[in-house]
Amino acid sequence: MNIRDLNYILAVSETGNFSKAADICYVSQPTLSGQIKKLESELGVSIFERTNRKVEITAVGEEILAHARQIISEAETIKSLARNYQDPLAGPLRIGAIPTVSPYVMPLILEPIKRDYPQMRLVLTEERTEQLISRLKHHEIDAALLATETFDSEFESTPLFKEPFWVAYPADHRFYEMESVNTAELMNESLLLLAKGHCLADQARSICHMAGNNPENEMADLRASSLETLIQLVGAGYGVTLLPALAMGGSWTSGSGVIAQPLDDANAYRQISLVYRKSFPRPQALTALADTILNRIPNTVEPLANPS
Amino acid sequence: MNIRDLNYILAVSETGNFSKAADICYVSQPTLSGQIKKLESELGVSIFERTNRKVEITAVGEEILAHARQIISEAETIKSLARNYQDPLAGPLRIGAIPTVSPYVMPLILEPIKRDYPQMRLVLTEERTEQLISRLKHHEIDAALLATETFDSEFESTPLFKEPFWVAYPADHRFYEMESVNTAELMNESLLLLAKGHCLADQARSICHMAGNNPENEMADLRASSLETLIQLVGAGYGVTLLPALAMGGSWTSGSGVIAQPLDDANAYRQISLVYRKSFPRPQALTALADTILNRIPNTVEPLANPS
DNA sequence: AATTTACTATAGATTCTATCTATTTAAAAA
DNA sequence: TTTTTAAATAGATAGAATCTATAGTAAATT
Repeated sequence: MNIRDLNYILAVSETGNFSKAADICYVSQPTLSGQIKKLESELGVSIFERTNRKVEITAVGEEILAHARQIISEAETIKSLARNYQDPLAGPLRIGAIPTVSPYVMPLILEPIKRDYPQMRLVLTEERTEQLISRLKHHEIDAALLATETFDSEFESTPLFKEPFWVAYPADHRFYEMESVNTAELMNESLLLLAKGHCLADQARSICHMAGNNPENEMADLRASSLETLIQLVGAGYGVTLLPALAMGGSWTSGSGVIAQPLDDANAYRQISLVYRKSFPRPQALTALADTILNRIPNTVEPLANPS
Repeated sequence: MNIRDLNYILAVSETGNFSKAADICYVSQPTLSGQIKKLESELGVSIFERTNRKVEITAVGEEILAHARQIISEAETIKSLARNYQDPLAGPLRIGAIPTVSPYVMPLILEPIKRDYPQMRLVLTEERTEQLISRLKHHEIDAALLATETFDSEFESTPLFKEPFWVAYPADHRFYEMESVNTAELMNESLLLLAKGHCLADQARSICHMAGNNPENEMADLRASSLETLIQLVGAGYGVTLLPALAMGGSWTSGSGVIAQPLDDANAYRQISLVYRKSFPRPQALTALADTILNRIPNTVEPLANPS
């Protein structure tokens, strides 16, 4: 059986005439006759009673046709459904981002994406690196904004930008008097970190250790679950912390009693990449996303590619 | 698009593996890969995300598959539906018969048909010749038992038997004394006829006229609408009538005060045929019907063919 | 690090099959 | 009878689906 053949019998039933049906189907009359005959012998029943003067559908033919109509309509549905998805930018694009990136990057791009790619529908999730990678593997998201290298060969990643770390301290801190703060200065400071599982915590710690430092108080009990909390803790005098550059745009930056300045160390940065399955079938959508991010990030970070 | 291709993607989605899917579909793996690729490019979307290690269905793929399942199931329905009809004897066979044949032939064959062809389903109607022919033309019935020749080239007919006419008269009628009654004797008798439209009425009249007779009282006001009524009228002394041989089996034959005997005239018969459209696609079913009739008719009628 | 395993994709040959044009057949209309 | 109308048939051709053989690729195993 064959959807085309079903269309043939539908045309015949509508015209009551093989020749006209053939015209409608854009085939010759012998072709249509032959195919219907073939279908009939395949099914073992006659669908039409033919006379030279007219064609009448049989009882089985009528029943077959009822189902044929269903099939034809379902097939049309599939086609139109595919047409809607045909634009590789169209359809849902499920993006995950880590919590120290998401609140600073997403606000930058949501508007421009909506304007430039109205057919694209972003579905956002915010989770830590580990979960995001697992979700990527299980096809629960299509791409992730991560600050870590991924060595999984199933994935590919597009580096987006280098994001320098800034040091944040209370207004009454000794750093306030200093023109620049380098990693060595972090020695003996109480370094406040995010909760376990946040890659930012590991990165901040490793930056401190870079210069051979071993900050006095990694205050395990005070580990925050968000940057916002972290800043509150800094303002309350519990210690200093390292913040990613993009977090500088937050509302806390003025009048919170917390001061921030770039760390004076060329290596004190993290790299943000867009990670996705090699096999993801709509790379164009990801390119559009990456381009938008690259076009919108402020000059406090260093882009790693030119938007195409 | 193609139902076969839809089966391919269904198999892949179920096995998560092109090679296994190919086995299930009894084709080689490259064939299946190629056809799915073709389908994808035809639809303009990818249905699967392929990796060397596993195959995952895409979002569109999932939607397409939902409709594909419908299509596949409808196609199966068509096939099984056709299988049920495949036996040319199976399925409804719609038979019409004229009122002067139906009540005498149908009781003879219903049981044997049910026994010998259990898959056959007879649908009976009883109407006059004209209506039956119209119904035949309009595909409302498939065949008709008629007592008239049909010259419509759309139809074909199988002669079944010659049915002699008997003459019926009251027990106190002069015919009762006679050894035989011929058509000439009908002269000057009151001949009772069926209502207009019944071919039997015309036939009875034409038999009387054959011998140059012109019966005195064709009692227009008393024309009966059934043979049963006609017999009542004869019994009540309103006249005589001609009855077809098969009607002799009726319950009236004993103790109703009506006597019947064969008309002594070799030409006083009517011919009963099975009439059907030349294009009717299940002639076997009609042959089965005709055979059963020929096997069951009593020897008061003369069969016109040997049952095959 | 090298080999094996388990997949899918690609290439080229072959077999089917749908299609075409031209013609035949058959019945109805003129 | 001839003409018209419509389906069936025949034979050729182009296009698709299929096959086998092989390449390519990543993961698992040695």
